[in-house]
Amino acid sequence: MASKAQKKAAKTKKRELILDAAIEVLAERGFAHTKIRNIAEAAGVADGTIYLYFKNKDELLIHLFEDVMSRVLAMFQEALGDRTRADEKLKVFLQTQIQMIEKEPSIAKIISVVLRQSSTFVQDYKNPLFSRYLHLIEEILVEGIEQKLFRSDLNPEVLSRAVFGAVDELTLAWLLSSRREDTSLEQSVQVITKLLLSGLAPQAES
Amino acid sequence: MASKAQKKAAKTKKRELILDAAIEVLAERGFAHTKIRNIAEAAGVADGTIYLYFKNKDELLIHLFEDVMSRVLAMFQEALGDRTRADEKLKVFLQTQIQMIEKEPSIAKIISVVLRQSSTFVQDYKNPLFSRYLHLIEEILVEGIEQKLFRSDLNPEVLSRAVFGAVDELTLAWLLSSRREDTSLEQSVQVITKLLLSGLAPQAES
DNA sequence: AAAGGAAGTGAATGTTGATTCAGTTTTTGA
DNA sequence: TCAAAAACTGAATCAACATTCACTTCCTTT
Repeated sequence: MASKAQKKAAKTKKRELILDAAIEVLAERGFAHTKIRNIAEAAGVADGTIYLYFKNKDELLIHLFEDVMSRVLAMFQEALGDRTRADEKLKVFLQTQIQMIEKEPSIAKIISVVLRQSSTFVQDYKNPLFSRYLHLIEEILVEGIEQKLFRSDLNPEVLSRAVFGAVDELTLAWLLSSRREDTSLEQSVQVITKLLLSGLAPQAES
Repeated sequence: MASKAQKKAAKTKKRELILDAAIEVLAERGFAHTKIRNIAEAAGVADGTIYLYFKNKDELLIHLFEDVMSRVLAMFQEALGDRTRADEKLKVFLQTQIQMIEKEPSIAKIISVVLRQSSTFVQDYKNPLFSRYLHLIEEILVEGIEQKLFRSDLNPEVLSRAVFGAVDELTLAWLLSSRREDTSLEQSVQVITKLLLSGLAPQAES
């Protein structure tokens, strides 16, 4: 006899099975070309089954985005965990970005290629976890200023956007390239790390 | 009697009328929600008329992207025109970005929100003018290195991506915000300019 | 001012794909 | 072991658009 907890677990399992399949399909085919049919096939279920777990396609996508973002957030939060120096944190953040891309390219692709369009597609939806991700960067910057490691004349909110944009664009370029040279990914992070660390360093003049 | 040239001009005119309408509609409603019907309405023509000027929706969009990019390219090239110092050029480039957003918000929106998705939507299409835009940034960086104004240990190709990403993300954030404070746009450019100029400055050590 | 052609129209057509639901299979609990 | 409930299935339905085309209007030329 299965307990209620086990039933729940089984149900959750299939739900996750569908979500995982959806992530792969979405990363593979892109937003516009992902049909419910494709997701069902990838998950090994019938089209109708999807509707037992999600009200409709939009709902599925919203859950998917939140799932993806929470995984990524967890990854970064864990990586940053015990560090205290903001410049260390910034480096770790950038390194973690590489690891994420390598370990979970589908997720990286969804964030860089698909997520930013979610508001355009799934009307009136703003991913709250995405804001937290952005905030993670901002916090590092604020800490750096408090620790006198970063210059204080650059608004951290604006800056965090810029950092995110730069990293995201490099990620995107790499994901859309043929992905041959593992080098370039490493190199990209090198470049942006150097740029940021010297750009953020407290200024002698001004 | 209208000359051939005039007929041609009239025809070109309507074509542009449709493209202009499409730009507005696209910026307004986003990619997924833009129907041929909407574009036709905005242009004040019948649905069928669109097909007298464009083979299909994809073709229309491709022409639209190229149109948009060439306008933007021209704007930047003109603005940069006579400058020679790379640091000057970088500043002008960033300033021009503001002007572009203010003068042509629809175009800015299309580049930031829509264009990056074009490869996902319009299968197998890579906007060649977009590469040129990216190249514009890269050239400034290369010149800066040659002029010993920028440090030489950062790969310009990678760097140009990062710069584009940062600027684009700030643009996007501003466009999607309620757009109240004209301040923040100015401020964003301030921040990124400072960051880049000190981040790119030749390093004493290393 | 009238014929012939060019341009434009928008209702009708066809396609694609999300969603539903009547029927089938599996699981549960006694 | 069996009946009721839950989960699943996939063909049928339905809606949303892109695209077409028979017909109308406008323009050009003589």
